[in-house]
Amino acid sequence: MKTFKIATYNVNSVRSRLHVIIPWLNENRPDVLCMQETKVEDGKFPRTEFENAGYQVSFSGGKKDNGVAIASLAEPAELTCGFEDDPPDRDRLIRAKFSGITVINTYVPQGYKMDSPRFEHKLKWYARFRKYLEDNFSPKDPLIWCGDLNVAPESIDVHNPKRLLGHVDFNPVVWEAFANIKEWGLVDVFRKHHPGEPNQYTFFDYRIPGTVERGLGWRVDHILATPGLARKSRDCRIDMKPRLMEKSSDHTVLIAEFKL
DNA sequence: ATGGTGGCACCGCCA
Repeated sequence: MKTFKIATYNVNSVRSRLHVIIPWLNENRPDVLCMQETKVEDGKFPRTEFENAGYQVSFSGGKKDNGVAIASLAEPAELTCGFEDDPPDRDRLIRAKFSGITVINTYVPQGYKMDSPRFEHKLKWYARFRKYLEDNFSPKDPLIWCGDLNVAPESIDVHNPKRLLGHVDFNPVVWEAFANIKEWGLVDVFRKHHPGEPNQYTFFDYRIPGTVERGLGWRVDHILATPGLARKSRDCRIDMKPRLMEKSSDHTVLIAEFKL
């Protein structure tokens, strides 16, 4: 019996977060670490720092915004970037296969405001992702979708549902778009292990003073798995340590373990 | 309480 440990972390610039990421990898040794908002073009990605820690790293990013990467102990198979390996989506989706498990790491468009074209683009992105799953995979395949998905799916996933209702990450329209993807055949692995548990957040806005102490969080980072694989999950938890170490990073690390 | 700050690149935008 083999274990598979996977984590996801919105790093808000991989280069300025290396002093958090590399020690975290050395302490936790996940098989796979998915990163979002690397904010670096491929030619300048700090590959050597990962390799010195014993990790291979695959990345797809542009100059300034977005950017995704996967660090892994093993060699990635079937590596692709973007929906069709074409720009301009390359900096939000990266996919690879490890131990027979397809891992899709995404940074979903945030959407700015509900009445903006960027929110329309966000909705189209979710619809395109659903079609991407349909076209390329079966819910019977062992598959993980993880990353900063920019959606808090339920009231317990935000600290103040009344006030935050209508935010681009917390409204009926985005819930519907997200539910439509889950309906294809994905299980929220964190919720499986923490059903109905409130105050479990992966994001705390660093612009708000005392945001962690005051519990002003959101659960917008996720690890989802196809049902067969989800049955093999043994744990899924939020690691606050990287968030507490860092003033200028909002996100925690979400980590899941599977017994294959 | 409808703000705040930090990252990257550019002369502001994004979160």
